[in-house]
Amino acid sequence: MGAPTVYDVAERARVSIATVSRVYRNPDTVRAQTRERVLAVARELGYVPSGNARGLASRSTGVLGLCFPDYADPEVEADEDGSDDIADPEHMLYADEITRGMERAARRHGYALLIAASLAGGPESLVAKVAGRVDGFAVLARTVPTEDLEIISRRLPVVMVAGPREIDHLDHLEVANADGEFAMTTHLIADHGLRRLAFLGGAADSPDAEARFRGFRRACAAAGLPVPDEPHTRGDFTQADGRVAVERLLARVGRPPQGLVCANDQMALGALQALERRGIRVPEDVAVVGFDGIPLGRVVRPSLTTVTQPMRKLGETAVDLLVERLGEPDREPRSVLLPVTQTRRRSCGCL
Amino acid sequence: MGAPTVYDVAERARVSIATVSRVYRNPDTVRAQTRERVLAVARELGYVPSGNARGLASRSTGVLGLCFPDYADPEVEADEDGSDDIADPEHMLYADEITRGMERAARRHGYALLIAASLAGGPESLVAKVAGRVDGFAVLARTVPTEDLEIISRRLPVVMVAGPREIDHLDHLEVANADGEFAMTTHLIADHGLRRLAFLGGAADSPDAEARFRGFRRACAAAGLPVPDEPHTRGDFTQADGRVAVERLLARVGRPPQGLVCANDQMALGALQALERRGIRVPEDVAVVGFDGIPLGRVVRPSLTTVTQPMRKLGETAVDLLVERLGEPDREPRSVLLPVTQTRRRSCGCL
DNA sequence: GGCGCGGTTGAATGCGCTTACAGGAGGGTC
DNA sequence: GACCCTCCTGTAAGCGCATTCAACCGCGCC
Repeated sequence: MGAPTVYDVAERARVSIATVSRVYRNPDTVRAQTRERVLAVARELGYVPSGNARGLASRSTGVLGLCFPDYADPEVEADEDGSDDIADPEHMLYADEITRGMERAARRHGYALLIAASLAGGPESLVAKVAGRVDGFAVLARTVPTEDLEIISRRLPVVMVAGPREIDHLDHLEVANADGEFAMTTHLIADHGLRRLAFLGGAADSPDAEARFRGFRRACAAAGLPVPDEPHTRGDFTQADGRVAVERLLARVGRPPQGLVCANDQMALGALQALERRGIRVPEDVAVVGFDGIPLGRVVRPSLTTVTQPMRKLGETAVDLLVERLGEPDREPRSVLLPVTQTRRRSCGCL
Repeated sequence: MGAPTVYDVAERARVSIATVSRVYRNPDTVRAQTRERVLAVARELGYVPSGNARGLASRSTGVLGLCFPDYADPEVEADEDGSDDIADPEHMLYADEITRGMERAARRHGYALLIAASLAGGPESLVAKVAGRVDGFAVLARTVPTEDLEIISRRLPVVMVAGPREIDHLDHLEVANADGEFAMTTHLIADHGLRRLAFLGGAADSPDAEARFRGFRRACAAAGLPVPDEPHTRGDFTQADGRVAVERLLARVGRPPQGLVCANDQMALGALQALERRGIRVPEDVAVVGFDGIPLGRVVRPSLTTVTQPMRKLGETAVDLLVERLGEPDREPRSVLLPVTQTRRRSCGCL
């Protein structure tokens, strides 16, 4: 069952293949009558233009790509009520929101979106697969080896999302992690009068988490408080990790801090659970703040004060950058810093 | 800056293009020494095989597609605390979960995923775009005109997800909507002894919502209760709609029903809000149940009893069906019905 | 000394479409 | 009637790769 091609349509409509092509690409350069005839035959034959051939001939695909990390695949159902965890791990949520934003923006610009997570498998398989089929793509931090990116970005627009700027001719996009955490920490210090603060950090190799920690330190320094060299405790961004990290912290220190600044919301939720178990009241005994602005933060009790990061907008902006560059390949590389906003709720004492 | 091609690599490595191609497709048919030389040149030049050319020559793309409806694009940020809505509209969440499931499964099978939402735009633009670039794809119900599908499915594996089986040679996948709602309604009747039930329906053209309503009716009939011809009230799947629909219902009937069966979770959440505002207690005065199993249902108070539908599994199964059919094009069309599970929480009176 | 054989490589063709480029057909203009 | 334009359509040359077929190179073997 070979799919019908331009040749089949052309033959049956008694025109040349060029005309068939024009009917699809530049309909108004074809006489209306001819056009209708061709379209009728196409419908009759079930003709669908081959995207591959089109892309090959026209050197563009109408597809944008997104590579994201191979997040763990825990094979657990999210909704087991027996569990204490009330949401998926952050990175999945994160990738999801970015995907959504990109999909939306791509659609607006007339592009489709090809998504692929890095597979532990082949050497360059992921990038090769994506890079060969798109007009440009976005990579989430730590997804693709820098050297591969280096090579590919020489011939294809690439925007690095939420990662450090390792390659300087790449467009680059991230959120104001440090500034956001600085502002939030300052809020705890200045508005709530807290002085003994602890930071619940993320993975040491996460640029986001480290940037947030820097913001925290800067705020401490600005307020004349002690500036820690390392986060007081760490987790790997999951709720369970947050719980454990806080328990470790409480076990270690005599009395709990007055304020607990968490590198992300998931861990902050875990922190809330751990504190509740110990009978420590939030925000009366200790204020807790997160980072990300996941929807659950609004629903939990106490509701979570957090730095809301525009995840969806991140995806949209990535597409905008790609589209811009496609229109103007020699443009100077741009580096966009998306602002974050504070969402003050109960857990810091604001409500 | 034309991207380097096989020709460039071949020339520089002093081999023919056939050898370059073989290095990538069948590495072991090339002498190790030659292979290394080619790979080195490829790296040096920044060569990335063109997916288009590959696809054209080999008649397969390694990509699967997903078409979903053009859900509203409300341009509202989800996390506005001033709002009462605490989650995105159902269909977005739904499409998201399916995307996730498909992405995961596709990855396991070595495929990338091309996603596209139907755009109000061109006539066949969406399908043409996707269909021309993938080895097979899934469509969510009401996304693509049946006649287009009819045509395309003649030459490309297509699986219809969560929709009615309009085309009988298509693989087909849905969840047990009717059975699930039947069981849940029966739970209210038999286990909680409720007799005056109301159904909060969805859009009249939604196959899912209608199937659920059928399940509801069947349960009523089986229990000897009055069987309504139409849902007692309707909404369009959003939380706000659920609120409004319930308010309308309450305004119309003298006393509230004992049990309110909602066509989806979002509307059930809206119902909870409407009831709370009227001072009607859940589950003491009226039991409320939803359908879908969204994460929020666990967190709201009272927690929401619901029929949990395996959304992610839906996506995974769609991929499985596609892969199966790709391996065996002439296989009989399959129709898979995914089971749902009951999640009993507080809102029906179980906790 | 010819023969067959596995292991490698090259030449050539085609995948289905886009896109200059060229050409024919009408319809004005002077 | 020659000339020029505008419309429309056909011709032909690729786009970058996979793949078939044939060729070549030792080898061991009869």
